[in-house]
Amino acid sequence: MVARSEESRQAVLNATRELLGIGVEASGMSVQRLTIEAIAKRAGVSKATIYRWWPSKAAVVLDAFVVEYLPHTHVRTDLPFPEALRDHVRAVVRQYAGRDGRVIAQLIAESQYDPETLAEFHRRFWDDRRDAVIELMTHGRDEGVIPPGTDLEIAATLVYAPIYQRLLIRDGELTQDFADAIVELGLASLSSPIRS
Amino acid sequence: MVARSEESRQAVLNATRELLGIGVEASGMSVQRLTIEAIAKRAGVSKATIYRWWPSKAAVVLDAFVVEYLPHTHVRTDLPFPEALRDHVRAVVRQYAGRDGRVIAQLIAESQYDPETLAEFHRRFWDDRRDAVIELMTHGRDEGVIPPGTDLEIAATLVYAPIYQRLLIRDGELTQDFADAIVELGLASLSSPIRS
Amino acid sequence: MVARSEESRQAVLNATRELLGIGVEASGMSVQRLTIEAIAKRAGVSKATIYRWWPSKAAVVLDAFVVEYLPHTHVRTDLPFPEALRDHVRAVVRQYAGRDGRVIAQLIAESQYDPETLAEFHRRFWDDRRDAVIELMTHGRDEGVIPPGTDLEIAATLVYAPIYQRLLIRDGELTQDFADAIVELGLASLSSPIRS
Amino acid sequence: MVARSEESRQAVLNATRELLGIGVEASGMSVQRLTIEAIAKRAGVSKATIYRWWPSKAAVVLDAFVVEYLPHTHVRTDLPFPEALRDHVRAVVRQYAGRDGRVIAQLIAESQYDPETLAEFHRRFWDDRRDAVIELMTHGRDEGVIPPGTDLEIAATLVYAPIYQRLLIRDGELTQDFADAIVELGLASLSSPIRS
DNA sequence: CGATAAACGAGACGGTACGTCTGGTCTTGTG
DNA sequence: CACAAGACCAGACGTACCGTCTCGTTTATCG
Repeated sequence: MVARSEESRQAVLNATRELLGIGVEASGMSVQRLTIEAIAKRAGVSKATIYRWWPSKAAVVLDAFVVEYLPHTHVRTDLPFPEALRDHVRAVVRQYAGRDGRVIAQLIAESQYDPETLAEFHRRFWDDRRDAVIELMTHGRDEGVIPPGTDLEIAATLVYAPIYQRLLIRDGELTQDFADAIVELGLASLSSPIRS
Repeated sequence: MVARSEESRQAVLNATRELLGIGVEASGMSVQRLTIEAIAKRAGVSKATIYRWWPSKAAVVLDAFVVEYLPHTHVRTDLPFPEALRDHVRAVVRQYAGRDGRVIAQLIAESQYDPETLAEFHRRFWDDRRDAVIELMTHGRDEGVIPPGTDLEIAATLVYAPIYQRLLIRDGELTQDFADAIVELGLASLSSPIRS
Repeated sequence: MVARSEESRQAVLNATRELLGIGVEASGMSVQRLTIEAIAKRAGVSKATIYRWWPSKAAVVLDAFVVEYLPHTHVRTDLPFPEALRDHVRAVVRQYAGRDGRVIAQLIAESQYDPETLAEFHRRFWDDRRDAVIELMTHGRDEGVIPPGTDLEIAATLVYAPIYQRLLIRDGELTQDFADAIVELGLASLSSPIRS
Repeated sequence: MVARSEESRQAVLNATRELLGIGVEASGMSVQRLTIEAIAKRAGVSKATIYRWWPSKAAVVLDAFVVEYLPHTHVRTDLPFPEALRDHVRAVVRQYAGRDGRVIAQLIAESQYDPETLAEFHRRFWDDRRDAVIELMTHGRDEGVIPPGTDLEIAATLVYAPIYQRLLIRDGELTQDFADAIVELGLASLSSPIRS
């Protein structure tokens, strides 16, 4: 019983990040073009080692990118709700506008083809971030900006969905103006009296 | 000098639809697993013929699925705006909930990897549908439900983005209740006084 | 009803010679790599036209190279037999040592795969040349150098076979020294008394 | 680190021999029509495995046919030179008259197009056989049939070249009578006094 | 002298094989 | 006994030519 080699694990994750061009200005390749063989070669690791510890290419990328690299766009609690929301959405939009956004989009793309990847994506990426926004929304409710009784999950969707639409469908730029427009619209909507 | 064979074209598109399981109850395969070779074989057509007329697998699928099959979820003009909107959103959600939705999701996935596919997706799928919703919103403004001065493109996003989020991220079912919730929220938001 | 276009015929043969690099210092391509499509394109002629008039690629090359280009290594009748033979063999060896020899070798190669090509090769290349040598041998017999009763066909083989061995098996250079060695050996053999 | 699979190697060579119809009465296909794909399919082996270990189709055929099948037409040392030569030439002519001869001719044909194939052909087929004949000639010289000072390589050519001419140019049958005629002529030539 | 039939260029078409690439599994020997 | 190294089967990739087959468009006799 020889324990899993942490060295190998890191080599694989580093190689993956390097090939994807994460964290550097260089462009890197897409998740689709990234191959297990290329990762193994660059990591100086056997393909079998990768297959032993990760179920799919997407799982490696999730580990390398989301778990061990992607910064959380944290939610500030020291600001009033509207400002905190604006701050958060701006940060998310800024993050998604660059290389990181492309990789996230590609992970969502991979999720269309593999339920396991989708589940991992939810577990490792989505749930955390959704919870953070819902928590933020809770502050809004506590501050009285959002009426009590509002479904906070739908409220979160209201803010997030347009970002993901632009990220995936690319029918517009992910600019700071766009972030502000979303927030303004969302606040208007949420503070309006009619509610399901 | 020799005209393109319409027969071959149809054979390719039919084979593609059959392999994807479009329009039948059978499950079919994903766009990713679909291969040009399989299409060629089933269509009784040479691979070269497919490569001659379509630049990529995604282009074939777009032709076979979006252009020559996918029903437009038309917009009714005989109803008052709120009812027309509800009718439309329900229809879209119903369409996306089934096999058709999966294929659309997969086309968006393919678009993450190829700019040409993205452009074609916009041209053949997205622009039409966005325009239809914007037109619908125009009716809403004409009827006074939506305040003048509202950016109708953002208004359309408000309604559509949550649908695409559920389609792609699958963080919830595409049910009729969901459709209704979107519409209610959207109407509330749009009729609220604060506007960008 | 419409006569064959001599213009097209010449265009095909010219294109073939050009592609093979015949008659120029440039290297050109092998008969194997030469394609009907390339000939058609360069000749500005339809593929069908080539297929209409020639049964195979080898037939085109035979026409272009052997019939309409390759100089006959003529036999001199004004010299005594031994000198005429030496002169002839030297000329043949010189011819075969260059690009022309390679094409002949390739035509013989093609003949291994197609009986029709072999037959055409015999008809358009081999028989003539063999007859010329036999005629030369006849002079030798008339001059008394070769004993009467000698099988002149075998006598011709004796001289020619080593040349073709070097041409095809390339187990030695086709030099003038080699030509002289063949002739000397041949004369010795032919003038020896024992004969079948 | 993983050794080459001898099983796969044999499967490839067997499949090649079977497809060429070597060692059976069935006709088989020519080297030209033989494809790597067909070999792979029949051998139950991946195409990549073949490309990994052999540089070309001709190399596979050389291994399958020449190295691992073709019987050497051995040279008898228990007979006087003239009888040994006759015995050998008869055996070679008999071998070349059948299917084996066709494959040899096709390998020589392939050698016209690829220097590597030519080199392999020399290394795996030609050199051995030429050496055997030269050795035979050495016996002839030792026995006093061939005058000392004779160039034995040219002497070997004298005997072999007509065989290859008939094999490749097919200007006559490879019969036992032909074998005898060559030997008779060769002996006469070699025992004659004039020598280069 | 005008019709008509062949020859022609262009190139689409169904095929087939190419040589490469990647996926995912399995084997061998090393540390 | 986990690992690197890498061989292996499987099969899709996109390309190149094959030889056949329409298409119109010349073009050169013949009725």
